[in-house]
Amino acid sequence: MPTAKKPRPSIQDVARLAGVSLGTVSNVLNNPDRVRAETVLRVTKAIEQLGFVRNDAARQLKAGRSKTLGMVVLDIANPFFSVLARGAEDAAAQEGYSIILGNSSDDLRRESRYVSLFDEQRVGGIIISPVDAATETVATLRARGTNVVVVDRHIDAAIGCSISVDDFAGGRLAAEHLLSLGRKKLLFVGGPLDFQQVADRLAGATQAVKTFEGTATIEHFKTTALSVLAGREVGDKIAALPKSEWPDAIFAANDLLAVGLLQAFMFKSQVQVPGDIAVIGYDDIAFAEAAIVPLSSIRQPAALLGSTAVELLVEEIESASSHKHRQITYQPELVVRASTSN
Amino acid sequence: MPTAKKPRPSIQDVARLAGVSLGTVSNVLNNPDRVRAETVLRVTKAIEQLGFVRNDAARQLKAGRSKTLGMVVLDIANPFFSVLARGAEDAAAQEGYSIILGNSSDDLRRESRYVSLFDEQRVGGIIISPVDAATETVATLRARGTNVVVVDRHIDAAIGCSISVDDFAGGRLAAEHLLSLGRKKLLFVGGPLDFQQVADRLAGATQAVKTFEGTATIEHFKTTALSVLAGREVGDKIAALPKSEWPDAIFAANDLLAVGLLQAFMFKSQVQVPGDIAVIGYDDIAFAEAAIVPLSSIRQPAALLGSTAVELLVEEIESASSHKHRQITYQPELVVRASTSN
DNA sequence: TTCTTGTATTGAAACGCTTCAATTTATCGA
DNA sequence: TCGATAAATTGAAGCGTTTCAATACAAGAA
Repeated sequence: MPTAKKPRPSIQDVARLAGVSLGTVSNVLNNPDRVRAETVLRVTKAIEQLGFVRNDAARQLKAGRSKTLGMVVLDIANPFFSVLARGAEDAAAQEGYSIILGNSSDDLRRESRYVSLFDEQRVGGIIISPVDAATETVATLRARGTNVVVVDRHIDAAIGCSISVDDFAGGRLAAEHLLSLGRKKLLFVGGPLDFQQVADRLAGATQAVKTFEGTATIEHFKTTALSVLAGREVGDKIAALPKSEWPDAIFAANDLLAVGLLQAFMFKSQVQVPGDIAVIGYDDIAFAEAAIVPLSSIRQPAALLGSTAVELLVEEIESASSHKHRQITYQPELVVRASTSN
Repeated sequence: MPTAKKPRPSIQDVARLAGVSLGTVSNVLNNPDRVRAETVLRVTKAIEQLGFVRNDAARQLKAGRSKTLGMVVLDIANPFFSVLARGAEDAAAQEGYSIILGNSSDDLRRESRYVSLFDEQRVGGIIISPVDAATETVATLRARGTNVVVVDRHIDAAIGCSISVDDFAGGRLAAEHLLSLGRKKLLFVGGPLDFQQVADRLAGATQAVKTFEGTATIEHFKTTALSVLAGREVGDKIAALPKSEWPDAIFAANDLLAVGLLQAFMFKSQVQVPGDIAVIGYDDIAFAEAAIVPLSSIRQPAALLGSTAVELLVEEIESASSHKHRQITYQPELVVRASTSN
């Protein structure tokens, strides 16, 4: 159990030292224009002398509002999400808000925990990059009066705001690009399919293959994670197959998987990329370009996703009566590099 | 200005609906063993029915403690820090705490802002990966009664706890490795030197060169940031020099710089790595191995830094009277890959 | 039935701050 | 100097919850 600490100076201590009322100290903190300069000085000196830091719990309890936004991301170690968080934070600072981050690590329990923590803290609003379908979470939060925006996943605009990228189009783009190289035997690497993003990317790629005027196939190699390690494992398995069974192109559900595949192929086996197998990832994280084989990728505008989420959330907070929920979808972009060149 | 929202149900509403006192609802939330099962059920139903979420500001104001820890990192988009944050978070969860993250983006003002925000929120404690010398910040926080641990930088144990890696040793290791390859014309790329980590890495490398039994030199190319972009810019400048002026080895202050250098050399010029110039980075981020030339690096145990910081902080919080400040320093490790092979 | 003891519940007080109507002070014009 | 007005300050009330001493209730023993 935490041991007792000496009590911190309160606004009352400041008032006493400065010889003014509680209300005047509060005015110095919140409405200094209403206070004579001489009084401001006196109070400010008392604050410094005492090392007073106001208690936000008390402020918030009385004032009933917060300039802090909570954000829950799936995996802070994935550059896609850290760039997204950076974008959000810069936009929040512009609007006079601060973002505090929680990391769910793809774990529904942790996500739930952060969502509850932020709700108890009565943050101004919550931005969620959800582990799974967020419909129920969002509906519950909104019913409770909590502002919420979903990012990197679309939900019905009747329920709440969301910002995402058209992953179906992204998957199609990736597959079309591979087909345009003359590749016929495509493999999609990614999972779990509970992740709507993954399912959409696969669906888009599958459609491209189906509508391709020529013969081509696409298989699916499921993974339990979207990590470098998972990619490496898949790469090892593929490399261990007879060459005649290799795919001639791999569409990885994200860049981390693709990087892992590259590692397995280039370091531990004789698979040539793109000679034997072309590889394309998804996200276009900062390190895709500097990969051992510069990685082609489908670019998602991560920073823009983050900043747009903040803009929508702030609008919802500050203009609740006129705010209309929106589902914003950005288009992904093909970025071609060595891993899929001919 | 935020518009008024319908008031959220309070503990009083729950009490009224369940036909019990405020104190009983509080007991159901906090000490359910003190309440008859039948009463617990009644109250729990009322809570669900009303969608009650207690107000943490009120709880904290009265109870005076928090199970939340604040953490301020330098750059969430740098995998070193995101792995460090992940390590911290896992350790915190083990101890029954939650970590909320703030990102200073190498900006003193932002750091200060998050520190103040967390202090106002009366978090249990603050972990800081500081922008610059944290001595004053830590002393101020501790004088105010705020628990604090510094990570990735050492401060005097008389002031507070810190966890870091011996960057001087790391710098020496890197330079010794380069010298052992027969490289004679070393270049250190990194800055600003306000960053003690950078200064220590340079100092260690400089010492290795000085004590080398043979002729070798080390120059310093200052950068204003530790980013891929900054590394690219330096790489371009070096590549534009006459070949006779190229260094034969580069020690980059971190892996992001090294990745940028690799990009400039391999994509845009004729510099061969390691043939013309060997390149070693620092941090051993997850992508170092998958870089276009697998990058040698000095490994810092990022996750361990994070988890140790939490352990020290929790100890300081929960055992304040017996807690002794410590300065824990981990030893870095050389990881050799293709970028410095012979 | 009464008394004792253990269990369950109650409700007043207070955490630290903001807010705003009431009061005080200062300034200006007649 | 007096009256009116504007500026500055005051201080009571209350935000939502926890805490714990007081009270009520239940069960068992004499």
